[in-house]
Amino acid sequence: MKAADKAKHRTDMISSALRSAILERVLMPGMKLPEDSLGERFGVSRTLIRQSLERLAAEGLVELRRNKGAAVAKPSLEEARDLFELRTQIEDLVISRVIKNMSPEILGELEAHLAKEVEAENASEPISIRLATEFHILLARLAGSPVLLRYVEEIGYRCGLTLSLYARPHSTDCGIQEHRQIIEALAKGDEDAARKLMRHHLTAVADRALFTTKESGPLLYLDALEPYAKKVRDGTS
Amino acid sequence: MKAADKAKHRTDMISSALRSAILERVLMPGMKLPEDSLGERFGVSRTLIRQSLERLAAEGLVELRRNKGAAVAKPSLEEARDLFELRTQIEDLVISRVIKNMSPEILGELEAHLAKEVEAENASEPISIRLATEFHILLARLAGSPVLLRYVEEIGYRCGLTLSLYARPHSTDCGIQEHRQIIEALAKGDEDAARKLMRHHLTAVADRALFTTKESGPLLYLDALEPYAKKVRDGTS
DNA sequence: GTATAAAGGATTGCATGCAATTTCGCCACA
DNA sequence: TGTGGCGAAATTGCATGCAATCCTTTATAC
Repeated sequence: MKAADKAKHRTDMISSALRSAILERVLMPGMKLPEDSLGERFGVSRTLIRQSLERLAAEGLVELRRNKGAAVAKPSLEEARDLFELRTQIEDLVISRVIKNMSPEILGELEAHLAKEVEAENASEPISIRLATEFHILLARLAGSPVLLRYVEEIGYRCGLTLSLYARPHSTDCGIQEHRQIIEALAKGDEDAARKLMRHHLTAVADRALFTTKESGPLLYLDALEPYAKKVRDGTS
Repeated sequence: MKAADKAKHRTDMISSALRSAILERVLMPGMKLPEDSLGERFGVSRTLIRQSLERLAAEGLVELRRNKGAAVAKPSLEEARDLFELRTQIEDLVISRVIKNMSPEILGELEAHLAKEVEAENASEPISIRLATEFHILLARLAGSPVLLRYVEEIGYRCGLTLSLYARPHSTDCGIQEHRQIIEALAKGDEDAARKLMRHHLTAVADRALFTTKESGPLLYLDALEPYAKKVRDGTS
């Protein structure tokens, strides 16, 4: 047994790398993802790429059309609305569970995350987007249900993808402010306030995003993937 | 382009066959699912079996331990409780969406399904279990959200699997009765009643199931799979 | 000049082969 | 009888090859 017996395997690393690349808008919706090119970049055979793509397809980040290959998913406005609506309802469940579990440690975790968000406020946009998504995922983890966590992750990722299609570059500070208010309500144990704030937060995000119809031509090349692939090739998780 | 250009492909057929076999208790929790035995039975190579198993693993019906192969998932009591609790909350969302969409056609579909359940009341147990699950899935479809539908399907299947672990042979009539009451409340447009009935229905199912600790030795053989495999080999969907 | 058709190249679908890992049976030994 | 370890068989992890499908480009007819 090797030191630290690496828990994840190559398929996981590749899926994660691709997921990050999608969420950080390096791979834009509609881009084709040919197995060969990806395999070459990641230094593995098509087999593993295929597995990864199928996994991402199951999460809704990639579309897999038969005999026609994979492409970054390009959700329609209708799908996007469905997604955001469901998101508000699901995260409503998260809030009411988290509030039942509140404890000093949990509060600490939430505040630590908020601090990271504040710190990165002026960092690059992809990073602040990622941190904003991870705030919701952290909440879901604290809700204590593995299945619920998976759903929140999936919906969160897909919403992130959607935003890269429809949203204009977003200003993060309002988001951070809203996160802070939610944490405060949770700390006070005020469930109604927390739920209302979360609903408001999410509909705000959706509204900011979903009413700009931004049509984008389908970009095509993968060179920007290089840094993500390198990490996987080198095992530098 | 062939006549009727079959919409599903072999991987889908195999996953469906395995899923049915699991839900109909032909493959019991804990049973090993070796790739080449399955491949032989279904008349395909390990590649497709692998894909199918991974898909089922993503749904939580199969556990996939590294270098150790696949087995029908065997949820712990704790996971089971989590699942059932989430189920009641998610299906609560379903009800409030369906009631907003109610129309004569929808009512018709629900009643048609109920009729099927009544008709099969004395049929074999696997069939009545399947129909009971499909009632919930039908409701989810009528809710109009593809993502929500997927989640209800997944949770429903996993609950079905759980029941085959922990529940004693169940009497179906009470379930049918409860389904009927839910439909009536929906027909009347009484959202509160419908939600309350659904919550009651689901907690009843969970309670009937989750407090008998039935330990089962891990059964091992796949011969009972034969009819499912034959359908796939023959293309008889 | 447009439209249709055919050929060639690119890409996926699936099976198979080989190496690595695990599992199981067997035997030695306490 | 029970336990530890060793080797063979079974099983998975991954790469590669071939056939089938799709896409593009070129050529030909109208």
